[in-house]
Amino acid sequence: MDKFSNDAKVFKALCDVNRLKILELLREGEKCACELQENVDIVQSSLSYHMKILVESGIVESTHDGKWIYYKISQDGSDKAVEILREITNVDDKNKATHRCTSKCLVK
Amino acid sequence: MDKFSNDAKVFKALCDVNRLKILELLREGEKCACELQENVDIVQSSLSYHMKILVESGIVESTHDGKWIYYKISQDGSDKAVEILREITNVDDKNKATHRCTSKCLVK
DNA sequence: TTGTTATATCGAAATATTTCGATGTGAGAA
DNA sequence: TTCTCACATCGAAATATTTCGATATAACAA
Repeated sequence: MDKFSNDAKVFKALCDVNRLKILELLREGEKCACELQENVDIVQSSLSYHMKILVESGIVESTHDGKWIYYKISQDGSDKAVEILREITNVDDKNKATHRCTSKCLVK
Repeated sequence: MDKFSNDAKVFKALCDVNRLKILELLREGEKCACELQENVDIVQSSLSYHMKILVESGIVESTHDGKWIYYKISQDGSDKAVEILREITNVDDKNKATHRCTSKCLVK
């Protein structure tokens, strides 16, 4: 199952409404954590938790500047995510041999 | 938060290793549940649970044929998922006004 | 009808994720 | 150094997801 763990990690970053809200904010441009904090309805430690997940997925990247951290959407990470999504949903036409069960499932 | 629920649903379908494994199997072409069952390490009721999530996300579609159900990757659903992913990670360049905090976070 | 097969649903347990408050760390200001 | 601010980490509670076994439903065969 480890083969899929990395893909799962990328999509896990995208399946929480708070993280989607954060991404929406970051679409406006780079923002510091405190600015995100203002616009999201969770406490500081929770925001920190979500930012870690977003950064580890590669979709968001961070820059440290003194005591602040600025976050922005990573073009590279986003492109990779799109690429993964395309890949995992891409039907390999060469192998498209559909079998049909008759009377009793043939597979068993 | 309801604005993001549908997007979250699509990505939720993709963040479980069993469902990713199932998608990989479906990339070979349409398959009946019993064939999927053979290749995945969960009991029947669990497979049924996962298939429901995949179908409800739109990424997989099902066809009923007598007592069998055939599943395949939905081209339309996959394209929509890719589109959503592009959209939520697309930085709006027009608004790209980055602000920097100085001395004390300006946002607060 | 009765039996068998394929799939769905339910309830409970196991597991994972999210949340918060408290506290830790590290940077810069005083 | 000491204080404050920004952010991270920890532990515990709350919540959500996943799993299984038991049972239900529906289709077809006998």
